[in-house]
Amino acid sequence: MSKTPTPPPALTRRGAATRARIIETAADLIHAHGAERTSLDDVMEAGGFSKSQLYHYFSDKNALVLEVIRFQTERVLAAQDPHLGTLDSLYALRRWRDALLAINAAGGTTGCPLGSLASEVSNDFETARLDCAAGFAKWSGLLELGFARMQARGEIGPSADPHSLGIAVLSAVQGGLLLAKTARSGEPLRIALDMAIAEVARHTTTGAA
Amino acid sequence: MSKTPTPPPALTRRGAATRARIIETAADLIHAHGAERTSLDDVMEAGGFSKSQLYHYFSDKNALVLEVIRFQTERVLAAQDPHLGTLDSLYALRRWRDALLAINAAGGTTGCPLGSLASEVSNDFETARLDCAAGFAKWSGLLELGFARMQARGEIGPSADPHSLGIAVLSAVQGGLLLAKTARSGEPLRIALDMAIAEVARHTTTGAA
DNA sequence: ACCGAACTGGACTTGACAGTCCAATTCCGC
DNA sequence: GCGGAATTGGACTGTCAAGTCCAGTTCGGT
Repeated sequence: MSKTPTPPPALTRRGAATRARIIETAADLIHAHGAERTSLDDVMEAGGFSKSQLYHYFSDKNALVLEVIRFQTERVLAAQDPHLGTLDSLYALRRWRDALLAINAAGGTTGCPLGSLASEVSNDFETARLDCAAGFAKWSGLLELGFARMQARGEIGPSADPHSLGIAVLSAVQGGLLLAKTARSGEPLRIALDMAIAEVARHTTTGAA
Repeated sequence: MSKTPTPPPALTRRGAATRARIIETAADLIHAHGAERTSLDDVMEAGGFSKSQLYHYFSDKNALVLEVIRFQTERVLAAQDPHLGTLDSLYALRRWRDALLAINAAGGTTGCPLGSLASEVSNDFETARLDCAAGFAKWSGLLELGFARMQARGEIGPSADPHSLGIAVLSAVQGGLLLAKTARSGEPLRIALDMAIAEVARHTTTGAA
């Protein structure tokens, strides 16, 4: 579908609530099954909406998928609060690690909601790829901010590149989550996160491991 | 589709060649578009087969997808030869890294053929998940073998765990490839691989970086 | 109280897609 | 050379799925 996603007209409170519920229902199903294997009928049945409601709020299925990407980006980042937003030390980084492992264990190793979507859409759905890339950039940007704070405080040496560290850590997260999803085991994420932390620790001025 | 994949009956040379071509054609399309967005008609048109040929060699689409997973596992590992199979030093690991970056650059950052499939199938297609997990295990097992050789030669210290290092390195690869695919940039893979190498280097007995 | 816009229900259309089936062709073993 | 199994061609069926359309209901502003 090639319609540009129309900015929604002014919604009533009731309309906004319905739209939000559609997005959340779709997000859950798409995370479990993938966008292609989630039909609009599935979303209708799971959330109790009608077809007219779907097409009242979204021009087509792709428009809904784009909203799901934005929603999952916010939800995935929010789930890492307050750890991600206040990252400023190796100690805080370890707290963030522990929180991620707990989230993954509680969620049943079904993979990263944003990462799985990014993998699925990036070769064929350009607007979706850009939105996923923006989501990853936001995520690694928050990590970068934390590493920059650590550098400003002198915990990380001046030669370290907070941008690269942010990308390295996010790579470890995504790879660990993918292997965890495939193996149905928390081990890969734990190992990947420990590598990521060791990478950051390598740049600390005390060389603490 | 719930039919168990029937082991193929004895094939003539011609039949075996056709079957292999179907698998390779399907593998290329599935890598570009994903399994769900690749129809059997797409495979037929791309490879010049008929529907009867597809169903002569494969009980259903899922059986074909399983063969594609096995094919991609072998092809992805073979593409890293000789580097992956002869890994026995930090120097060799760096040669492997360079080869992976070159492969990714040449392939156009379309993601890992095995990783993308693993992400797509792992929540809903159990046999496929197991085959992808086996593929990842084979890959990390080869890395582990290399790290075990390095440990046996004394290049890596006795407290290092080659198994964990194998998983850590593969996590970096998969995460780097996913971010590279999403960003359409080689940077994330390069950064992720350098983190992985630093992680292995951290365990070397000379502490060389 | 009424009107109109927003919201909701659900029947329907069209095309895609996996899979089935009938039949023709090819080729290898005897 | 022939027979039969393997291979190939392609029409067809049934179901799924995105999207359209008509109409009823709700609710807020006037």
